[in-house]
Amino acid sequence: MPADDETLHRVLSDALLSARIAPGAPLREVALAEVFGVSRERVRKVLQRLGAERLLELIPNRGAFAAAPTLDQAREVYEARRILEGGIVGHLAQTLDEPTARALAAHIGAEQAAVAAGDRAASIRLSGEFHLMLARATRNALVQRELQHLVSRTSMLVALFEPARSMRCACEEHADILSALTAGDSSRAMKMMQQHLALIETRLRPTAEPPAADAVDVVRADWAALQAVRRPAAGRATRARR
Amino acid sequence: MPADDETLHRVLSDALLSARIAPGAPLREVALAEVFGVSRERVRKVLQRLGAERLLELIPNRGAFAAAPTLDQAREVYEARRILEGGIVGHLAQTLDEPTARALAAHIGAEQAAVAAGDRAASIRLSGEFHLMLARATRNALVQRELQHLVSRTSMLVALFEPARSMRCACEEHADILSALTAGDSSRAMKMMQQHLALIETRLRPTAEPPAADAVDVVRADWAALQAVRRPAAGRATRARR
DNA sequence: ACGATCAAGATTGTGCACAAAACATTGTTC
DNA sequence: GAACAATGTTTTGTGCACAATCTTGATCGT
Repeated sequence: MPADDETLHRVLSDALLSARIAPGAPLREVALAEVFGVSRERVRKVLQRLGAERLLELIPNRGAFAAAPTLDQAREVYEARRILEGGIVGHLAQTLDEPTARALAAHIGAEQAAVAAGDRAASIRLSGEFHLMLARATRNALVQRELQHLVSRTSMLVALFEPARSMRCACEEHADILSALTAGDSSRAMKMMQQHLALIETRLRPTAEPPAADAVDVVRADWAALQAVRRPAAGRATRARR
Repeated sequence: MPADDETLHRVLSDALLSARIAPGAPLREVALAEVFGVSRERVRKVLQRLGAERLLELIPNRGAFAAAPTLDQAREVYEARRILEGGIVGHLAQTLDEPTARALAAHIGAEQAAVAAGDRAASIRLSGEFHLMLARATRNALVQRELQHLVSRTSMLVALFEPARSMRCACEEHADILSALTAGDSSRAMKMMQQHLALIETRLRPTAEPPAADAVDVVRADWAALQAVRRPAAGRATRARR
């Protein structure tokens, strides 16, 4: 029934990234501690970590609050991605090998299939993974970690600032980028990547956030659900998600 | 006489970055705590932070050890810089404005002056700052922070893997990069930056680290010196550095 | 009625003591 | 003499209690 640090971090991280915890909502230490059935110091450590990842804003003597990025900060994240991913494709245009190119092509195929099947959730997930695959193709752990970080924040921004269900990345653009890479045309690859990300950025809209449920309640529900699926043998476990 | 978190972090960070603490040397919590005259929890928190910055390796139930990067890991840092800084100059070639270009030109002038005057220390410092200035020119806080981080690690690697006093960045190369930027030639700017960083990387050599003094002793000396200059009024303060 | 002041409650920050783990040393056995 | 087990020591990890700080609401004065 207790939870280790890693689980705790994942639960909170998920809730923040999907914006189910409203921006600016406070995350009280004692409340979270008793929800997870752990000591306060445990949650404290995790909160610090989430603060370092910029998912929370930590104010001394005030506490931890769900990050409330402004539209300008959102644009800054997208700009950072343009810069970093521009560098990535510029690098890959010179170093991409055959098997990796095949893997990327296969991934784009999967994206197209998902779109054709009308599976929106899969489409969005695969689109995000394409960018991470490019980072992985550099075989550079530092670059991978940094882009992973930026993509995480992007997904939070999408949840906050994209009005309704928006389209996934247009996978034709992914295909164009890959073709520039295999052609070794670094200049064109960079340009396409920048246009691609710029297009995604245009989907951001200022939105008045409506619901604002209590952060602790959200986390309690998530944690209960996760426990239910982890040991479904225990009698009448509340099966909150299917 | 006590020290706040920030000071503590800077002292340790400096000692690590200049490699005056030998790679692999353990940093004991209690020893550091009594050196700085603070509680163990305080140093503990700082140690965690330094671990997140990859300046220390934290092993559970074993403790904190000065990072001992391999040559391969060093090359990975340089590669990450090639990728990120490639993206930066690719971006700047399209967005650089007149006053910033002037500032960069002035900085290169200062570099040349330092070289002409034979001031090696200033030359090295200015060379590093040029790269940070480019990051700052993007006006993107995320990019700035990340490059700052990579440059820090680079300076540690230089201390570890550059056999003797190596040359600074050739400032003609900086000038070439700037000229490509002002010309708006992003492709050439990227290529020059990558060559520039690749050249620096070639200076890395495997070295057998010789001295290996105790980490705590080093930090104690640094801390004493810093205290001496901070309040030189207090009687016969040991003036360890001038 | 408005503002300042102060007190009470709530929340985060920190030192301390103990628990757990790893390491070193010594003693024992084959 | 070497491998191994046991024990004592050192070092890190964590829960708890108290201190410091902030928020809130009420009270008093003008």
